[in-house]
Amino acid sequence: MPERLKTYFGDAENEPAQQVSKAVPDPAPEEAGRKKKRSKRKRDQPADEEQPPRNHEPIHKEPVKAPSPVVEKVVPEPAERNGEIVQQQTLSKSQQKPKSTYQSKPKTLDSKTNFSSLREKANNLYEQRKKLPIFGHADEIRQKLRDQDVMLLVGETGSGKSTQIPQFLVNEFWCRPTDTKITKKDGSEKLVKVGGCIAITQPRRVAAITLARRVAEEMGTPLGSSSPAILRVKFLTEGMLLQEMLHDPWLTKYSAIVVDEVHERGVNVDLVTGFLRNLVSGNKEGRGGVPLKVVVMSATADMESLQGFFQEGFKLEVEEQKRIQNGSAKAEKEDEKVKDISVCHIKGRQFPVKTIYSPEPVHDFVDAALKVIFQIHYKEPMPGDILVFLTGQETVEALEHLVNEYAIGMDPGLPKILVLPLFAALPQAAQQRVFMPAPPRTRKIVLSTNIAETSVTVSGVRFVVDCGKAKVKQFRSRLGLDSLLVKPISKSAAIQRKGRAGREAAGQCFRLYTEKDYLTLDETNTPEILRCDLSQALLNMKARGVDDIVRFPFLTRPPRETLEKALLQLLNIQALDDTGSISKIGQHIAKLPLTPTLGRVLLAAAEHGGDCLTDVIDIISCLSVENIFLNANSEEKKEAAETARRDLYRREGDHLTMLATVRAYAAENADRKAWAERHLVSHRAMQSVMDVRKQLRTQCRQAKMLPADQRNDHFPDPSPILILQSFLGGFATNTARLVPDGSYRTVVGNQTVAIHPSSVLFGKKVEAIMYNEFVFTNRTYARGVSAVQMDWVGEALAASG
DNA sequence: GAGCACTGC
Repeated sequence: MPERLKTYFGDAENEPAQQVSKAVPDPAPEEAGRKKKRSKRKRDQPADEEQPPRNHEPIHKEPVKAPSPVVEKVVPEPAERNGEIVQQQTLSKSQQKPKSTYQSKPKTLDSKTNFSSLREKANNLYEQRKKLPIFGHADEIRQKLRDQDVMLLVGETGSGKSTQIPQFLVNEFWCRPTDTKITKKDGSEKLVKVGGCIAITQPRRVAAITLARRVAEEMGTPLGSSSPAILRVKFLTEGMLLQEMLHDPWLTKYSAIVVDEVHERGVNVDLVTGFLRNLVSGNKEGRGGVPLKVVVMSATADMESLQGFFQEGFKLEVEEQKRIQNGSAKAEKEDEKVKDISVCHIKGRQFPVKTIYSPEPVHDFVDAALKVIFQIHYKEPMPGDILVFLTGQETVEALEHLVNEYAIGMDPGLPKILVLPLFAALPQAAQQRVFMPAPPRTRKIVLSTNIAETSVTVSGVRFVVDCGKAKVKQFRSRLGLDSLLVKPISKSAAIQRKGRAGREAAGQCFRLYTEKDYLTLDETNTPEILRCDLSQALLNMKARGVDDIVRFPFLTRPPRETLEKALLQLLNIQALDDTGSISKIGQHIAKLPLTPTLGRVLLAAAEHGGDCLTDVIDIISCLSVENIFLNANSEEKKEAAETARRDLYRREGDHLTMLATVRAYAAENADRKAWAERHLVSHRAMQSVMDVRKQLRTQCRQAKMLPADQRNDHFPDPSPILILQSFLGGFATNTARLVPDGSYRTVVGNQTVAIHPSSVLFGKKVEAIMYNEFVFTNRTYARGVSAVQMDWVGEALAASG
């Protein structure tokens, strides 16, 4: 082992790694035993209280218009282990998107043989399900939810909660649709079906699809919109549930909502929990009094705040009841409920992972990681891949070069190493390499950003190296500035990273920080609602009839200043009127899958006619997905791409360059993928662009903003002035003017801002610029930049008041 | 001269 790489975590002499690995129990015999048992039991009939899956009869015999499909067979067959889904892969956004055209009528549905093969598969899976840690808790969980409407569940990784909970509940008596009288606003009564369906929300689309597929298999039903099961169990993202609530604020389709992975605390989950608290503790008038059951599930034990959160809701309700009924019997009964929001803990199924801390604080974690990687590789037996958590593409690539460099001088008798970078901006093919097993006598070393913490599971990993840091986006509302800074992770993130070493066998986690430092970390991640621009969240709430934002039950209340800033922003784009109520414009924007600002631009463009709107939709689609332009990692490639891209560049700036790119991509009918590669454009990003574009076009046609018969090949010359002026309709405050010293200063706030190097206007000097984003990394940058005239800016600012 | 991760009909 090279001298330089020795001793990061103590000398080889002092802490022989061989001993460490021997100290770890060998899981192999246990595994073998389990397998044997499984195959024996397969022949037996299940004896448990839980019935094996049957073909679920559709509840509604008459044809029912299926809800939008959530699932589609696009996910690679998940490798199953211990009855648990272990493979989550990043799919391109377009692959992830359910396409309603895909499975209008699966051919298999009429075939009896197919149903029986589905049943057979389900029966086999049932044996695995019974072994999940959660399975023995089924009755307890059912009983609790019969008694109360809210349950909290802590389920560690591998407990099986996401797949089993819906199946435990779906045949409960309270989960049947009930014919219910609902009093409408005008006083008339209507008979409607309430309930019957269970929704399970996930933070990510891939997870929703993977889980839906798995549960369909376990239940022995076909997957998708035509499956009878879709009427009962539905996996969707938090955002999709919010979108459904726009049309059905009382969630009348559902008997229960299961909120999964709440510990990740994205903005949407905070909104969902707030709305659900109002639904479970209010008078349920919109549901005709039919209760809604809510299960909130988390992988981390921090449940006290959630418990308090829902109890507070019931307490307020009881107070309200008491006030109205003056302490009647009903209110007393409700009082009991308050005391009784139970928390259910389910152990996970993980192999033990030994934690090894750095004895000294680490200054350069790339260098430290390099040493640890080789220490592991020299001392630990195969197999056992290494997963290294770093902060970003830059550190990933730096370490990649270093490891490859050192590997050249490695003892040739040692196993080979294969270094694989992993980050979201990586082209699809390169990402896929991470999932392939390493060749024989080769150790895989995956150098990853946060993407491997939650979104992607790499198999074969037994060693995790954790630098203890991550890049975090933080919105500073006062400056309207997003900063992307390297920050220490939380304890729960550190635990999550460590857990990645124990998915398949006992593992080790090397933390590139001291134990003392670990103890000073925050317990949990900062909820996103404290870190981001809230204008979209607020508009969502306003569109759902929440007039008093201050009284909305936030799981974590954002600072007043952030809320005020967001309200001001919505006022500026006329999404709210002077009284703070949502305007017609706001109603319209809330239905678009866009930030309020981009939504406003779309409406502004519509005033300039269909051609302008069509062009603006193309640009907005680019701005609302990840970066469409890739970066070459070699000079050679870069030059080739620059040449190929030249015909796409527009001197007006990035907005029109994006338009040219979308048009060229859309016009390419032969091989779009090859076109994208030639131009060093991300094919994956462009697929998402085309999806968003299609959605927006459809919505605009429905709103009569675009003619119904418009065709894709209708391409008149764009009008840059109208396009950029439309953008100023939303981005008037995202502008800067050139000052005599050659730098740019923001028109509002007079902040210095530099054009981002990725912009086509980088290094150029124009009278004024309009930008899509204002970000701080090493300095303040404007990203997504176009040249504008100061008098347009003045007009736009005056128009927005 | 530079790009944490997600999401939305």
